[in-house]
Amino acid sequence: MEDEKRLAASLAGGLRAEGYAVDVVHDGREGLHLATETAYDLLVLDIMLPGMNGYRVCAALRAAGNDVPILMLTAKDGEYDEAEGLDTGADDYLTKPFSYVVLVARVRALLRRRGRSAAAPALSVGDLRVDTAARRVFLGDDEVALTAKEFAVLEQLARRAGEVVGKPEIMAHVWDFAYEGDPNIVEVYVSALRRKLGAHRIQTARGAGYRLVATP
Amino acid sequence: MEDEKRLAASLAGGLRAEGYAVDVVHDGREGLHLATETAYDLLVLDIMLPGMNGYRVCAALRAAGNDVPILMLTAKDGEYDEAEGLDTGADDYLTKPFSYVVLVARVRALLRRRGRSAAAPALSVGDLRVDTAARRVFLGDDEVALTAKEFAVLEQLARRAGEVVGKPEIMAHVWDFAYEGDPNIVEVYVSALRRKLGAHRIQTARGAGYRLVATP
DNA sequence: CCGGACGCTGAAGGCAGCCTGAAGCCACCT
DNA sequence: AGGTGGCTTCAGGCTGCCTTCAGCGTCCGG
Repeated sequence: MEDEKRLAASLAGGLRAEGYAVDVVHDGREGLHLATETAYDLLVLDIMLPGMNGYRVCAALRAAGNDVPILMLTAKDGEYDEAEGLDTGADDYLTKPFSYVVLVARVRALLRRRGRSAAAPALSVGDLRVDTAARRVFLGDDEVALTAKEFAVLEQLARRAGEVVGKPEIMAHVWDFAYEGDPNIVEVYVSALRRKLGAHRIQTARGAGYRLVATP
Repeated sequence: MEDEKRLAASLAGGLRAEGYAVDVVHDGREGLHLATETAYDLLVLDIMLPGMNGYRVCAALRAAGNDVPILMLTAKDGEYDEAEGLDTGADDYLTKPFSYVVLVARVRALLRRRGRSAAAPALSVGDLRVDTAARRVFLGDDEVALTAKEFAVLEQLARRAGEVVGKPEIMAHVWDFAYEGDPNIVEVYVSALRRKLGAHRIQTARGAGYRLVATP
């Protein structure tokens, strides 16, 4: 149990370093909840879970019509069969023990697969184009080089172009829903984005948040 | 009992820090009252309540056709069952003890779910348009720049266009339920709004409140 | 016609919220 | 080891919003 918590923390840390935003829960029922309420890009699901085991979480999600990609983690020593995982609707499985790089590779593969099948719609706001699948940003025909966090912040703004997105909301998505740090970090990244993209594209709504606009 | 008051105060403080406006009451009957009189975006309802327990409050609201999202807090140690909470019409439940971040995540999820299903209807009153998602206000085709408080006051008036909205009501929504300040503050903001939008749009109902109208 | 309550609005101080440059830290690469 | 680049924190400075206050106008009851 404590082993698994450490494993989860380590994976989460690694995936975050890779530029993904990660939420972690240690209870099947709670995970199911979060997964139904939130539009995740991918779930990594351990079979052995308190509250509700991985199979049932997976089955419940599929039964509810949720087609989020699911990567299942199974223990090597029988009792549960790998195939069973796939039967319940998982997209891929991984047998413990596994190496970190293998996991990241599978995650990336699943995201890519999904990205293509769902035809990742590049977000466009005026002459700004944000290609979420390729993690690239274009201003007209010129590519703009962004860091992982810069990209993540911009992506959030672009997904809701024209709307005001609150600072806490940006923090929750880009960092972590449990992140406790100076909200100033958002300002820092907005500042960086304005420098790279042009100041007029991101408007400040004082006391409310930021807004990505097409025309100055 | 005192424990719960402290818990409530702490949650309220946290949610406020998150940018939400929060009202707190410690009595079921009183809560039901407030909930029927006020258009809340969300209720967090403890099961154990003096006056009237959470189930009954929830059931009463649903019976009255009120479909405000309800997040129910249940004690872990049986007697009451989680499922029962959902049966009475709650949208989600949370078992004590729970972490603060989990609560905020659920609150956010419920608000988002509601927000999407109901879309974001831009409020229109004559040639005045209040876009709550984008936090922008238009007079015909021209945008009017409003401050955070000005916008909040206008939003309250626009949500109940044509009706008289009392000064205490505006204060409770825009500021805080427990705000103790000069009610003159509302007059100040109404004055500012009239200057920016045209004096005829906001009528004064002496001794009662203000009314946002379409035609002079 | 008068008095009081209520409402309106301009002025001003204080400060919250935001911006940005700089520096420390860490991970990774050479 | 040294260098590089990204992430985060910190502090200084500034804008302009929020709130209070006071003086004046307006409405209504007596």
